Amino acid sequence: MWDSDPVENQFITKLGRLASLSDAAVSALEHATANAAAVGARRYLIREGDQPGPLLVILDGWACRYKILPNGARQMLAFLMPGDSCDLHVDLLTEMDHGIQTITPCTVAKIDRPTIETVFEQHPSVMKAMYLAQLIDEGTLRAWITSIGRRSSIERVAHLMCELYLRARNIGLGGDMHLVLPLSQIVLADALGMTPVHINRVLKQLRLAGAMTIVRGSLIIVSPQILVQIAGFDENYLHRRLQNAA
Amino acid sequence: MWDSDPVENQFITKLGRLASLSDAAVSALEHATANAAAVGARRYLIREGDQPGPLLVILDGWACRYKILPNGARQMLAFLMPGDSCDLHVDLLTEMDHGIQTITPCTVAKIDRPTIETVFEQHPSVMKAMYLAQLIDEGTLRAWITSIGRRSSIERVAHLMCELYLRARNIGLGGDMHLVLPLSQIVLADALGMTPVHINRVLKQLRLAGAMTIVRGSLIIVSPQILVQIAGFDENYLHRRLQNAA
DNA sequence: TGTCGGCAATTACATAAATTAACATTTGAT
DNA sequence: ATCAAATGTTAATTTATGTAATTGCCGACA
Repeated sequence: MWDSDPVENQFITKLGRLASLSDAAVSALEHATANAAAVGARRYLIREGDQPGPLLVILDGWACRYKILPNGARQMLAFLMPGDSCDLHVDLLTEMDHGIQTITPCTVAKIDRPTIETVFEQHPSVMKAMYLAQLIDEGTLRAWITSIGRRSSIERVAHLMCELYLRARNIGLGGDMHLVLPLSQIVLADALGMTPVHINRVLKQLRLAGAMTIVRGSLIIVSPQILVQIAGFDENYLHRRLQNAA
Repeated sequence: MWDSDPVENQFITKLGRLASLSDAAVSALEHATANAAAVGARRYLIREGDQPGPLLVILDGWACRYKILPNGARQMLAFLMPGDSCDLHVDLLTEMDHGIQTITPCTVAKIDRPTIETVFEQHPSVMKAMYLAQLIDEGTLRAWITSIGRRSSIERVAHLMCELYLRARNIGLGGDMHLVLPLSQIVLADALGMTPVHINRVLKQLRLAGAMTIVRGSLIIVSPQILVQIAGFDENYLHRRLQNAA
């Protein structure tokens, strides 16, 4: 009703948390992302066959990175939230049908290669921050492998919710034990390697267990203790995360 | 019986394929990896709690990166072959119990941070090659997520075998449709998110299908066509890989 | 040379999850 | 405000995979 502030650039905020940025670096980043455009929901940002050129920066909204298999099945590879960036790497030996799509309406900036590289050269702190961000993303990939490979379905769902809640909280999204979660059960299923029907059953279990519930697109954590315990979320890990967030 | 050549440095060979290295860069890398040590099978190279310091380079043998869950389950996160390197990144928000262990006896070099960074500064081509290697690894992580999340168990096993065969072939390991594969069924199970019993069933299926067989620690691809077809290995992807290998 | 331990192989049985199908609810377009 | 399409919910059934237990093999080693 009342947030007339100039919209915060979550990308710069995020990089600023990873490395200290000079004013010059900040304005270079502002300049590079100045061409941000509004994109509707369910739009392709990058599709198979696109040249691995520009860096995409999500300034607002949710997007996802996914892969489609020959049989038509889809596997989510990452959820992108405000501040996150991604590109279609060289992918020498990776997947073939692999793209990025918005989930909600988004604000997206595209930075072309030469611009990025210029910024990197002139502001090594930016490169360092991007490198750290990359390492963090890689850690998230490993966490997903672990979840899908070795956690039960209820643990998996609970664990993803913990992850998303912490990430959202980190960037100032959502509130206390509450988060707008624009992910349909179909999308969750494709992220966790399950069927939508089974996701539905598991969500019911989590509701009945008094851990969490999803109401009209919002995740409500009823009991963090119960949720964390079901997820097998490591206490230390959690503490570390919450400290970082603070 | 007869390979008395000085042992090839697979790390340098690999980087050389990713970026062209000057003689000076090569000798800097040779110097940095000169302290390589022999390590027995099943030894921990990095364990939880270790400082994220040096870069580990596998010059010979197989190793793996894995995570142990609170309930004791293990998930493999990567297989490391000669030429591969890895470090325990900052892992701001990743896993807690996460380590690296040899599978076979290995030759391993440790390069400490300052040395790496010096080499990077003096030879940007090395940094570029390492960056590309990192992107490739990330692609492999995504491929694993896809496999575990959305492929059937037989597809998953077949796909991993294709991946390992191509990687081995790329570095001159193994021969034509044949590869020494020092992975027990237990290890395979932990890589693919299955049980050893089920791996055994699937290997039998693959044998009966005339696709491949594992005999005394060696993978024998009986019919590449059948194996690739079961794996749902993309033809184009395969061609690209084989071109790169050549 | 014997025996011990790890691994592969196989079976019977238990269980989690997929599949299918029906129906309810929400959302979005007109 | 109405309708169509997408999404969520539930139950019945089938299938895939895990669990547990057993056997035999081979290699390390005393």
